[in-house]
Amino acid sequence: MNKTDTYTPTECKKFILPVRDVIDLIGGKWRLPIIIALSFKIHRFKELERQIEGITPRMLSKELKELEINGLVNREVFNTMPVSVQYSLTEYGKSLDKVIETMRDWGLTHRNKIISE
Amino acid sequence: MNKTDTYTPTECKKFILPVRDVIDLIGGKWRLPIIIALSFKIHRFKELERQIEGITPRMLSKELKELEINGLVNREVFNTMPVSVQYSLTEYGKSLDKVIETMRDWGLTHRNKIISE
DNA sequence: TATACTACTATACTAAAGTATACCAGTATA
DNA sequence: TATACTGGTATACTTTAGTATAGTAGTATA
Repeated sequence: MNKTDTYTPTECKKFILPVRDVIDLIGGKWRLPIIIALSFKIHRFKELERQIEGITPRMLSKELKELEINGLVNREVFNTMPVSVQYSLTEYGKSLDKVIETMRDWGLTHRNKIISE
Repeated sequence: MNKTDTYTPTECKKFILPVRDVIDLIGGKWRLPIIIALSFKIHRFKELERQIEGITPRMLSKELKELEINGLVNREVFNTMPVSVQYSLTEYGKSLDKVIETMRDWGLTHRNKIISE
């Protein structure tokens, strides 16, 4: 926060909102595994279900929908037999990579710090 | 993720761990408000309680403890009457600033994108 | 003597997140 | 005919996160 800003609870909340947005988008147990899997390659529903160990179809479906609504994931249905549905990261979704990378860098340092203590 | 890495569920989990660490550290309803308040200035317990609207002493105490355990926050007790306890960000805690700033930048863009649609 | 201040803690509760299990339609294969 | 594949959904449950309310010790003030 710019230290010259007025420091009221309201200003604080306003400052925090966009940060909270990111946490809400990639937080939760399954969001990161889904985003990372899709950053590697396009996946079908069942592929994701197999790739992400422990996820139930209910959670996978729920989280994919949320990510689609927020414009991070693209869903495409193909008229094959049986039907196939492809999920991919949008360009916008890919733009999260640099945020995740920044978090990861700090997190790795944190892990090393905790271990070395 | 480096696209040349082997792409197994195990590798994915390993990749995600440090990112998850950061989310766990600053996630939850009250962590960011506390960290932001302390990034602005040193606070006493009651000051934080007043500054962060809606927080209960139980949550404040719980979250401060967690942040202290993780080395982000420093706790100092002073033998005044009545006793006063000062909470401040450690240098390490301050190093989170750049991560939060990166998240905030992306989040602001996200907000503008969502609004403009 | 009663009240207020500090920095909390204890107990019991509600709300949100995630899990388990079973099931659906439509088609292909054994 | 029975089973398996696809991409899901429905219902009920457990677990975790957060809330509400009251209370603590020790001192100072009215």
